[in-house]
Amino acid sequence: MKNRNADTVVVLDYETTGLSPDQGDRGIEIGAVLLEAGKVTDRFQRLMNPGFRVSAFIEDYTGISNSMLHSAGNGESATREFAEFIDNHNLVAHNASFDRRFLDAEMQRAACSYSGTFACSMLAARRLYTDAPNHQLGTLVHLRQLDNEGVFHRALADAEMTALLWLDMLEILGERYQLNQTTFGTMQQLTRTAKGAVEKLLHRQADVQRSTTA
DNA sequence: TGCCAGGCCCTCTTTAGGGCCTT
Repeated sequence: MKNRNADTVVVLDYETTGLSPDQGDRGIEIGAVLLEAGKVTDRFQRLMNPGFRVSAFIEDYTGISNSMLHSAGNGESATREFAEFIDNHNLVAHNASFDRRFLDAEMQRAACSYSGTFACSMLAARRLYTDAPNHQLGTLVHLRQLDNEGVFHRALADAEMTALLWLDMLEILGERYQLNQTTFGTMQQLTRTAKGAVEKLLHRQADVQRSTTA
C-alpha cells in the first residue's frame, strides 16, 4: 500500500434517491475531486442508474431526470471506478455520515472497498464559522464568497465547493491559530472536540507545532 | 414541500428531547 499523504484528500458528494440506503435508497450520482497540496488535481463524476424511477422531488432537487438516469451505467461499475479514484486517500464530505452510509452501501454492492477515513466539513464548519446563520454548504459558500458557478445539488459541483470550503478552513487555522501545517488528523480532532474546548485545542496544537519546528 | 434515517450537537441534559444537515 502507498503511504497515505495527510495533505491529500478525496472530497466527495453523492446525489441519491433519498436519505437512507437501509430503506432502499441508491446513489444516482457521485462527484469527487482529488485535493493535493491545496489544489484540485483530478475530478470524478458518474451518473448511476438506480434501477427504478426517482421521485419528482429528487428530479427537481438535483436536476437529474429519469431520462438522464435511463441512459446511465449501473452503480456497481461506477463504484468500482470510484474505488480506484479514491485509491488509499482519506475522504472529506459535507455531513460525512450521510455520504459514508451511501458509499459503504454502494461499495458493498460492488464488492469493493476503500481504506481511508472520513472527516466532516460540516462538523468542522460548526467549530470555525460560529457566526454563520446555518452550516448548509450553500450558505457557507456564499458567506465566505467562495468561487462557484451557481450550480448546487449536483455531485461534482458540490464536491468542488466542499473542497474550497475545506481549503478556506485550513486557511483560517493558519491565520487565526498559526497552525500552518494542518493535517487531516488535526481536522478530525477538531470535529471531535466539544465546541467550548476548540480554542484550547487549536492553541495547544499550534504550540506543539512551534516546538517541533523550532 | 418534505416525510422516511442516522449521527452529531446543544441544553431548559446525562434516567432526554429536539434541532441541524445530508437527498
